[in-house]
Amino acid sequence: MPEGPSIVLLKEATAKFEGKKVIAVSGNSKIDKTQMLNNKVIAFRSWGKQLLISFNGFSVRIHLLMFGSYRIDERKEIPERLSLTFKNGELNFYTCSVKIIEGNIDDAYDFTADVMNDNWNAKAAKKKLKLIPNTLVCDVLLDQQIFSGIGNIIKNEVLYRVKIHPNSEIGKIPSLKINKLIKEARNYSFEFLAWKRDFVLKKHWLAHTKKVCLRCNHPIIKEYTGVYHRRSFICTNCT
DNA sequence: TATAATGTTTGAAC
DNA sequence: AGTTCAAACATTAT
Repeated sequence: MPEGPSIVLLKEATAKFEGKKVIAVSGNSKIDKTQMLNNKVIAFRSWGKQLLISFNGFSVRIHLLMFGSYRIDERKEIPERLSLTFKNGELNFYTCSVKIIEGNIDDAYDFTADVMNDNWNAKAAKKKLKLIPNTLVCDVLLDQQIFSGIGNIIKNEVLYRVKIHPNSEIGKIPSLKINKLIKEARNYSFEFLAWKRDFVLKKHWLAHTKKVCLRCNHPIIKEYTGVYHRRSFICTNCT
């Protein structure tokens, strides 16, 4: 369940552990877990689809990939990949990627590339697009260095809303439409967040998994597009 | 029950 | 040597 907005919700859920000391660590992750023990979490942050747990001098990066999950103050049947116990509860992660990032997190990550971040920089995104005119828009939206946090659902919903075909080359899209695309990438991500928070995300999908266009009633076709071969949902009439 | 899906990394192949 | 590609990982709903 992990596109950027879902990780924002995860970050919010961990807030009660901020500033708290880890009093036990376990899990089948191969990283060195001892360095977390008896250390305080300085902050939980999100960057795109990643949760960053910052300690003094290093951070733990959690990536849920396609199937990862988490539980707070409860456990699943399957073994924990990483489990952190605090005085006021526990934080458990399953089937995820766990890595240690040494040093200051601000040196390792550009938070202006995260569509969910307060410091999101639309102009910087546009600059990056100028450098890759031959790339398809469907691939560009999934590029985490440009639109960190956007996944396949957001990609499809954004393209449908701004009426751009996923196979359009970036360099062939008019500048004003590119602006609209970049704006909607962030705007829709926040709508996604609000709907996800209220457990009503799916019913607001206009294109993703849909078979008929709500705008013009023509069929929506499914096509695997771009270098990632991810499914796209395209209205055959009004794009 | 077999399949496909909100994702990324790795290393082989070209 | 740089790019491209498929495989690997792993869970769950349909």
